[in-house]
Amino acid sequence: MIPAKEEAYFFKMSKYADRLIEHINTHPEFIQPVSRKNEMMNNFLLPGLQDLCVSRTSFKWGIPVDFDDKHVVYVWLDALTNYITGIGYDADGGSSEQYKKLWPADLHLIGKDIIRFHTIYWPIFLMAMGEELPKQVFGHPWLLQGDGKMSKSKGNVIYADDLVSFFGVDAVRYFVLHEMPFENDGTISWELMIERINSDLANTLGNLVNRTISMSNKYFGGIVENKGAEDVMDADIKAVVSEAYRKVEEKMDSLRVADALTEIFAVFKRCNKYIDETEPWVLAKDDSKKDRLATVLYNLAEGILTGASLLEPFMPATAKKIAEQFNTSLAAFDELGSFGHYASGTKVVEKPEILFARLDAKEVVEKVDAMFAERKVVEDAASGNGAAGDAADGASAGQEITVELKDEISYEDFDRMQFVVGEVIKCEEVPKSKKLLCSQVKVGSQVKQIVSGIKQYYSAEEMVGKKVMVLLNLKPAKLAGVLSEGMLLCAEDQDGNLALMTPEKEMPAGAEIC
RNA sequence: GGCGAGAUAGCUCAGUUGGCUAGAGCACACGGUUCAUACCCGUGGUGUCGAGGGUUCAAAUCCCCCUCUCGCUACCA
Repeated sequence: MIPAKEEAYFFKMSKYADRLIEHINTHPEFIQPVSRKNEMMNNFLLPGLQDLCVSRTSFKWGIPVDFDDKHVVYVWLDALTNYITGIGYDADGGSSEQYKKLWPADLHLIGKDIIRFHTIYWPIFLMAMGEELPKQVFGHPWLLQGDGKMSKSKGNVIYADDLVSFFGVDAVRYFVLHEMPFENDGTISWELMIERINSDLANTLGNLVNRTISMSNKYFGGIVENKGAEDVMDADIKAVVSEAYRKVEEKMDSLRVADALTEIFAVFKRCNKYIDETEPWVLAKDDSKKDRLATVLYNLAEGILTGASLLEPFMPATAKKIAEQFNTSLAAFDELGSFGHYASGTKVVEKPEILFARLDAKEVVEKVDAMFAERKVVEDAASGNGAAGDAADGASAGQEITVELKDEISYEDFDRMQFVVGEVIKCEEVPKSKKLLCSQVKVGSQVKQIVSGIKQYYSAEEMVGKKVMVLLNLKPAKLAGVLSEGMLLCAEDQDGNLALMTPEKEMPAGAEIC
């Protein structure tokens, strides 16, 4: 990281800060969840909003600034406006009908890491243009790996593609939506995934569909007919089924996606219980109860199809498969408030299809481990000395970093910087700092004190004895109150992982790097 | 360093403004059942509600302090 000076245009955020604070205060639903709102208020708005740098001169591939051709617009100003230009916004008053219809958006659904840009900068851009603000911005939490951190070097990163190839896309959708809490980060692991699939998808839902289709075939040759032989015990399941859509709607309106799914599965659970209450296999033994048996199976089919229709936005493929097994189509959401949509007399498929097979946790985990082990071999081969080349299609080798070229410098510019090999002879954590380590670095006959933000990647103990690359003649500065007389050089990848630069062969402390 | 959130059953988490023997799902155990994917239905807790103090008739809930986790932010030459 070399300090650079560059001319830039700034957007005068401060001019609109008071209006935004007012808007947030009068619209408590604007930023969700509330904890995010507090962060924005306490960290940015209330202490005094900084103006935002919106242009650059050091590269050309941005959007040209029309009144100053040295500059291009860079990042948030150009990116966020896509929300409205994409649907036909025209700054000169010729906005499309589509824009007038669709804007303001009901909701921006975004990851919590970009909440600041969507709840501060974007609303202020809109205010400056005189356009309406989106009605709500929800910064959703993340799914994190429970045991330890995900890291590429450990080879334990859970990729969506892997999950899909193991479990199928709908199971992954289910897990992600079900396990994602509203406010805090959720947990993901292979074991949790398998647990959810087995208990909810295979047992509760899959088995329910399977047993219902089986009974319809066994008792009525597949014909599901409502004979109207009702019983008082039917009232409850009918109420649960026809109330579900309203509950789901309510949960979704408040962005409680996981709770909405739970409501849908409450329908399936109620259906399973209904089978237990009515005991179809007992009814089947008594010819006089044939109509009752038919009605029970009809009620079940109706309940399942209502649940499946509600499930469609969450698990479209599964919902469709269920409808196909009942030889019908899914109902639209606003049709689901009443009971009895399934056409009486429909013939279901003869052989029920297993929707989700039960999984053996041990087997799956073994396969996963094997996959990771194999992948690591490929990666090691790709990154190992001299072994690169043909293994380039390994998992991580495909991740190209886009290098942003800085302005050309002369040899004289380069020569002004003095790089040397330094040896860390002592290192300790900087008190009251989360990221800083303070190293005493031997450079030839003298010792320099250098502070670096690498505590997350290196412990003070392991630093001692390392030979490192030092920028020696950098102007000393105070970091967290501690004097730093130079800089340790590191490589940094896109994920922010750091690696210290060390000489490839043994070199004495003080050796010049040129 | 600043601001904030959290610590509740083996696991993932609910617990409104303090008030009934502290809950759910999963897992586990037992019982029932057999249409079904060893499934479904029912029953079951010995939880020091992170530690310690305090307020109160009553605290998981309020106050103080401590420990630990996490988020945002600053710092990261």
